[in-house]
Amino acid sequence: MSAHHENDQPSLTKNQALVLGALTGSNGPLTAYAILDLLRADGFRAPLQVYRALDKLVDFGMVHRLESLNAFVACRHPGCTSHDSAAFAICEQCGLVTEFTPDKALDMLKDWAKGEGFQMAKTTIELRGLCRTCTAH
Amino acid sequence: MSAHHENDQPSLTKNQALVLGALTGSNGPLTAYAILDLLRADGFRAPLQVYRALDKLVDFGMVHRLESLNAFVACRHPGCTSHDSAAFAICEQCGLVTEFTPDKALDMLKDWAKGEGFQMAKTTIELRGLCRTCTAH
DNA sequence: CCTATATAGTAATATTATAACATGATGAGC
DNA sequence: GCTCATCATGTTATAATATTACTATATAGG
Repeated sequence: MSAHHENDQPSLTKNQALVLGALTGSNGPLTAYAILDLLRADGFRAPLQVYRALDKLVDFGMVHRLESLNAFVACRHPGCTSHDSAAFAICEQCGLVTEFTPDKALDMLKDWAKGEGFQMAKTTIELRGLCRTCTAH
Repeated sequence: MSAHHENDQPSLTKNQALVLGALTGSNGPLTAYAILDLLRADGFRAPLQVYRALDKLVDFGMVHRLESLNAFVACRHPGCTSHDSAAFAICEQCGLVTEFTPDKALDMLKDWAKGEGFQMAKTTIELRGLCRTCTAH
């Protein structure tokens, strides 16, 4: 297996590719156990197979964990380089998840961190509410 | 039991007061099961007693849930009126949790939401990294 | 008193995540 | 090609977090 370097597309193992495929094929976030069920036909038997692949995919920046849902989404952020600072808007009605990069908000948070002497490694930003469509209805 | 109105200090039930006491007496976040263990001496027997009290306390804005820790903290934010938009910096070394109100960052997120037609009900903002003390060491 | 609502107790179970240990594949250096 | 270190995998069991379902009790308002 070739090593992963920053800015490379890491080559994925079979399990990692299967898990990523499940996520990219889904139109929304999936829990680890939902992924497990999707991949039983491919030979998956145990949660750890999913969790281990997810750990790597998150490391690679190809998948994000949604903390407030205990679920995972493939990164839809084209050309995104700062995978540790994506933000998500989650519709509580229809489940739609929209990824975006809140650069300005991140700058404000960095300012706070600087003033506080806090060395920021990762941010979790998740908005809950109603998407445009569900608001209209 | 008197009703809770916005801007009131709601009167708490016995269980709610016990759970809040456990959290204010702690110098950091507690999980629901940690709270349960602390309150066994007071007669708590089951997780649901804790979860039900936590639900109410979070409703009241007196307790926050830290999504990335599956844990809870008493609100330390004096005079805070926007309990749905607190932010937290979590030190991954020592566990210190610092609550703050990221007004500017929230404005940026509100701008994004407005442009997107997303009706924001609640935000989760959690920073992970190293606190000042741990950075120094 | 009657009833609607909120709170509470308890047992069982569902959901999410990890520990522990054995096995197999791969690549670097010799 | 062999050896070793490393990483990925498979499997079982278990831990940690959260909810469902059902019952009972209290209380405020009519």
